[in-house]
Amino acid sequence: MRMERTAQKPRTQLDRAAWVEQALEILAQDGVAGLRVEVLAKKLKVTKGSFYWHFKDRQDLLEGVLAAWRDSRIRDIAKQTRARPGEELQQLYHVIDVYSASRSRKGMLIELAVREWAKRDAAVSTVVEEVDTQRLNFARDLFLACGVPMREASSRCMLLYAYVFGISLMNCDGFGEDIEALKADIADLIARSVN
Amino acid sequence: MRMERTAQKPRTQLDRAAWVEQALEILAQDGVAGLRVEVLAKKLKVTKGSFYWHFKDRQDLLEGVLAAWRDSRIRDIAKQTRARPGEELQQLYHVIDVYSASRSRKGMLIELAVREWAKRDAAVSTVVEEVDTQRLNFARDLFLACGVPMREASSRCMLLYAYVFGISLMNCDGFGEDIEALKADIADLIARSVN
DNA sequence: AGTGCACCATACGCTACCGTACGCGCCCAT
DNA sequence: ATGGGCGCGTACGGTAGCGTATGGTGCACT
Repeated sequence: MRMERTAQKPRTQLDRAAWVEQALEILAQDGVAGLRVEVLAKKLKVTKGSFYWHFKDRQDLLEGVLAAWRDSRIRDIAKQTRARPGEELQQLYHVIDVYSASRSRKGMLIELAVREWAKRDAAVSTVVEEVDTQRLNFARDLFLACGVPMREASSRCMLLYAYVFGISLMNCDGFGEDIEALKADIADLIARSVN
Repeated sequence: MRMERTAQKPRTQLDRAAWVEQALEILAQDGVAGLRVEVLAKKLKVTKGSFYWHFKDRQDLLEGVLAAWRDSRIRDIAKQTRARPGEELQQLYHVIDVYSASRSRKGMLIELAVREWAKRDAAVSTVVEEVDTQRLNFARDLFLACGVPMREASSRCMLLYAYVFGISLMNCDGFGEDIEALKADIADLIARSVN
């Protein structure tokens, strides 16, 4: 009988997931352009003969990477934006903090790499839009729970995500003395309702 | 005597500037990774034999492209953020509008490509930081002229630029019904003082 | 023990691209 | 008119990477 790869089977050899995992590492470092079959194989200490057993071609890998990213993001969104009643505002601050570039540096590098990738691949763009819509909807719900009216909640959550992505590709060092304090102020500008 | 290339000389043949100009086009389309010598030469309808006359190697081209981008940006910043007294707030809205992705699409694509490039090249990162500092300083002056106190002016101008860059790599379509209206609201959130 | 399959190595052809060597025409000054 | 340099074309060697073909090895199952 054919043994399906499941979680309970301890993998002694490489499977598709292991390849994708390492591929995400490379994606963070060098972007899609740096995601080469032979380079990836070398990182896993095997040859590309192995790669072409698990994947039809490079495109197959890219699709796997994209799908893995989407799934992990959607899982993460639900986790990050679920708040106990009454703690929604605090949760908004938490979201801003989580995406702060200094913290989960690798995650943000992947995020940027995928978005750059999306600029030149319509299929990727579709997935990014899907993820963005999810994120925006959840964040908007948090604003709504804080008593912010619908339209303002929409614009504020767009501002929130645009800010966290945008700030991560700026070099603000050399501007103010205390960037962290400025970022805290910005979080207030985004999250705090002003009525 | 050696004839220097100046503006008044109509260039019948290609010079360094023409190569850099076309290189920026490719940079917008395909990023740094897509900026290949032979591809660039083909776009200019010559062979790479010509390229290696004007440039030492590919790195030389990249440095030229980066320098050209920096110069054009710094020139542009001064133009975009100079306001007649009393019209500073209006000028802030104008800056947000100018960087709106739909308008100068090519300029934003270059902007993003350079920033992605900077993630993997320290020299590029330095130049980006230089440009960012310039932009932030000019924008902060506009806020200060509007009567916003120093610290808030700093955080607001950081928010402004992080937003315009961030929004340009999101896919917001499929979120709200009227994205443009939301963007207008966001511009208010960023620019309008709330005292 | 032996068979079959999952997994991987090796070897090959092909293309794209980099950089160099060198040749050739055209324009300018003498 | 003519030599020389500028601007470009042509040809070459070299490397990196993609995809294929095919051979080898260990493990499961009988």
